[in-house]
Amino acid sequence: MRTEEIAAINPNTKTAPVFRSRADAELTAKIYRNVPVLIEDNASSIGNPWGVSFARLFDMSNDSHLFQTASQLKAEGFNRDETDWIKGETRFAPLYEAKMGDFYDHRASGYGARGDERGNRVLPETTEEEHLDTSFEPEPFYWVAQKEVVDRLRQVSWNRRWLFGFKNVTAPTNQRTFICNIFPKWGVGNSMPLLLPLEKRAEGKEHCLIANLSSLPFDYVARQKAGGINLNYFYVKQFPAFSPDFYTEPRLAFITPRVLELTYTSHSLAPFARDLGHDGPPFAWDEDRRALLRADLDAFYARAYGLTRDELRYILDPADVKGPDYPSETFRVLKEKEIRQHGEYRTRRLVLEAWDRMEANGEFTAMGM
DNA sequence: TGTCTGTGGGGCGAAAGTAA
DNA sequence: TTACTTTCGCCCCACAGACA
Repeated sequence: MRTEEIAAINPNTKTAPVFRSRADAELTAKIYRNVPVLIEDNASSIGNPWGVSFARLFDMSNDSHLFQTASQLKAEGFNRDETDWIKGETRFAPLYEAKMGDFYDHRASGYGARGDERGNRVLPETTEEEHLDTSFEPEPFYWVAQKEVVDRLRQVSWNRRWLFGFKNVTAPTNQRTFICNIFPKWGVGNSMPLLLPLEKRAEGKEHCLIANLSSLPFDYVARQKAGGINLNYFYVKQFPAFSPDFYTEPRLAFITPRVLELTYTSHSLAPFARDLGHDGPPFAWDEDRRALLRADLDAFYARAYGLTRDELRYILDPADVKGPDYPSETFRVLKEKEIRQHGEYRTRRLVLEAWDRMEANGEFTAMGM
């Protein structure tokens, strides 16, 4: 790999990722020829067009004295008020944890079925019936004073009524590597750092950055580069992300309704929906439809990153292009899980179908892609 | 100059769930 | 019953700035 290619892939650290294969190295270099990194240090404001700032809102160890469990709050005379606990003027908000969310779903799992048992690691998943209930919210294990949440968010200059963060603990061999989601303005632990786009000129386009970071081609690059199990800031800064200028009117018209429908599935995210200009009720949870909407966005970003159809096929499954013995693997765990669940690698079929549809009906062309 | 505090990065060990 | 996968909880370390 040439010096300029390494400099484009990791302009801040000037380091080269360890690739599994030549195809991965070449494809990653190609993507970085087309797309800048999220944040280039030492390039003033030009290097950070979204004005992204990171924040660890609450540290699960250092701030643990601020957290209260449901039984502690109850014993202190607090009363439940929907997701919160209140006593007089004092209000405690949920303390969100990384493991409770998934792409476009802040209600993926919770402590509801576990009661007082904190346990750790994998939480019971939210059922389809719960997902269908637009008033259902995931149960946290801890709550934290809302005043503390408000103060800390003010310190990082975030004034929106929703938050966006990503899972800090991950691995290139997991089903997905960079997992992120929008969630209500609650407290959140350090395993889910907040990613805050603060740039005024990018206001109203933040959901596009979120769609970009939630896409499969983005994740392909993330897993080429992430070494350990902690997705530290220096990795995230150097992932390839389109700048706000990329999002023209036709592209916004494609992305906005999809992100809105995928995300706004319960009342707690009404503020996010309002920011996108939607005044209606939450969208009904529909597993099959969600898969289609996400496939559309994955195909959109594959095209945007400048991939050919064969390169997209490679990202979805190297064996499909290079044969079964090729040393690289991309989304093996995802593929195997879907084959167990659906009897087919559904994501691959849906993403390629979306690509072919948009190619044939002129949607790509209409968006200047 | 030394200590304290806060921020940020690295990684070991192991629990819970799932597959074989 | 055993092996494997996924995912933290927890602890360690480096460094910068404030302050005595």
